[in-house]
Amino acid sequence: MTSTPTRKVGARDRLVSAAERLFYAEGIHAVGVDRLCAEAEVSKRSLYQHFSGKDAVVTAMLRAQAAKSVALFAPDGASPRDRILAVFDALDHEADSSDFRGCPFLGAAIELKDLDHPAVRIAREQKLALTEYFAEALRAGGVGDADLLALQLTLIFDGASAYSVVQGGSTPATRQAVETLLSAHGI
Amino acid sequence: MTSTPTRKVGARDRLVSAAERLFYAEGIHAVGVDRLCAEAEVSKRSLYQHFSGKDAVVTAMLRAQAAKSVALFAPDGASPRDRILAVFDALDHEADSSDFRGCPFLGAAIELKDLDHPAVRIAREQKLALTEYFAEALRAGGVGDADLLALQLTLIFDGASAYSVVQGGSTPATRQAVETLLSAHGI
DNA sequence: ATCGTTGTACACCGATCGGTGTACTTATCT
DNA sequence: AGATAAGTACACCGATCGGTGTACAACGAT
Repeated sequence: MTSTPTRKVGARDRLVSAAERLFYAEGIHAVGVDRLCAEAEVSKRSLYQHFSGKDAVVTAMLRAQAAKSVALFAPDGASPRDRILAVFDALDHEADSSDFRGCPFLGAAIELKDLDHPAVRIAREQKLALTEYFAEALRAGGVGDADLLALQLTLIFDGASAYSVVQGGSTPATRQAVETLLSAHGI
Repeated sequence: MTSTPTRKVGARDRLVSAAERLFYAEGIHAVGVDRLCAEAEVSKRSLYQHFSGKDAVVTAMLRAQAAKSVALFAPDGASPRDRILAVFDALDHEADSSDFRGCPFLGAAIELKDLDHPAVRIAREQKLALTEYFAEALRAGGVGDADLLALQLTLIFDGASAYSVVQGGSTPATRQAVETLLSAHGI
């Protein structure tokens, strides 16, 4: 058996989980494969049987984060306006937790510094997905130029994430900015 | 002589310059002290005579960047509104250059992940300085709640910086968001 | 001319980096 | 029971990590 619907937690999954924790908390370059394997309770040899190298682990880890994040977006019942604000409320809440280190996709992209790196590609797609989530809600709310406003909201999202990394915690300015932008477009 | 007004470019300055280039382009953890010294054309021994360690070089490098950046803000003659927009125009212009890797202060803060690191402290002060620059212009423009709006502009600034790192290049959404926010506050 | 500063060259340190080779144990499926 | 896949233990590789010790050359100021 190579892969069944209900999968046992194997070495691969434990590696990805450990990678999510460690790379996010301490940085990709700051965590070596030995540390990673030890924390995942996986032999070093197993890592290289599942992945072609550290980069592949990084990519898999970001992919796993992306899969979880898209699910997080949508509290589907609410109004378009609330569906948008919910994202920022969630971000503010996370930003006030002590172990928040900013958006993991943005963090990885900044640390890797290579637009062509597969992990950065995932980060890019993830940001586009967030923008599309905003755009969809805006269209449902009857906003013209939904794409442009959605991009502006993404800017604020990443700005708020950056704020929490540099200053620590969240700021009411985030929600204020979002509400001003939404009001200005009649929603 | 330890320090005179007109200073010769010594080992220290060359190290800081090289650090600005390398750490920004490739990341702090990705550049070792050997590489740094080689690029600065400075012996490794000299580095440790001027700095207590790599961390101190990182801090000095961010401090140097900060000193240059504050000067960049102010095109003093213009109107409050234009003084604000000038910052975002400059950012957009930089973001379209191929070697732009985002705001160096944000980058360092994300990579170091420690609010107490001296370099991150500098980053924090730098962001506060930018916010204060915005606030001053807004006050001159007669805006109430200048501090809060200034913070919102800083969010957009960092969001736009993040955008360029993940997507490459700039986006018109930045300027649109700024203008919407300014208009909403009557400026 | 001499003296302290500033810098260089270079060998060296233990630790860690990403990655591999080999041999062994443990499961799972039939 | 036997075969096959999945995983472990551990030693090892060259390279690089941040940092140090020592000895020697170039310098500017008096």
